[in-house]
Amino acid sequence: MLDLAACCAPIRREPLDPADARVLAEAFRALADPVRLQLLNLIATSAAGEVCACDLVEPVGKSQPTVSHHLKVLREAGLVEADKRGTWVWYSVVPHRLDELRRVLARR
Amino acid sequence: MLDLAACCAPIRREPLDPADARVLAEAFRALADPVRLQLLNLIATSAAGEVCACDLVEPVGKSQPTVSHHLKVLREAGLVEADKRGTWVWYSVVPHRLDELRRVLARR
DNA sequence: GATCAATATCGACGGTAATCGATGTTGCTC
DNA sequence: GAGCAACATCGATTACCGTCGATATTGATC
Repeated sequence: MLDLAACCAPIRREPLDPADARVLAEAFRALADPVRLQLLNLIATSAAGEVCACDLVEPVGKSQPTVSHHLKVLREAGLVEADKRGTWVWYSVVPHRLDELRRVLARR
Repeated sequence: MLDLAACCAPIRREPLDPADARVLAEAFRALADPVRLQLLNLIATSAAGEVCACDLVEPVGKSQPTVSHHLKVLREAGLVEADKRGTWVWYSVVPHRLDELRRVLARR
């Protein structure tokens, strides 16, 4: 799992070495797809704070394997968490991960 | 040029329609490459607030065409501006573009 | 334990992006 | 205007990514 807290000061404030640039790019790459942004949005704006994966396929208009793939990318980027309860998997956002990305973009 | 201000409320706060998701994803895609993050960092942290393109090739360790390509991507994403002065081109960041991306990631 | 439903994984295909050498373009200088 | 330097574009190559059908896995139910 990529660790942003241990990595990157705001890029408008301090020098960024190549290794940290790779970690950061990997994090932003998770946000660089419209389907993943929609999934993240659906999960983040849900009233319960979590959404069953079964309710994420139809809204984004992609196949079940494709949605599963994108959820995996979001998971590996640390942006969402999966909680398996019986047959269903419930997804929720990891707020501090998005906060860390905000921090990296802060003004100098 | 993609327009974030006219597009996207914070994705943790309001629903995100597919068209806006595409615009947003395009913006984040510009940040999803280590070379571009390094270039953005070099420009943003420069004392003068702008950097000659000629001083951006060596630090990132890529060929001149590759650097030129990445600068174009950053330009088309609205994250940097280019100012041609004689033989040289000076690059500076567009602060409000990065601020808009921060806003999109804000908490609900 | 056989069946069914929800997810994940696999394999393959098509598109896109990163990279670089070669070449084009622009502007300076003598 | 010839030569040179900075930068952009082109063409080709390679690698990666999104997508989906098919299949495997897991867990619930009867």
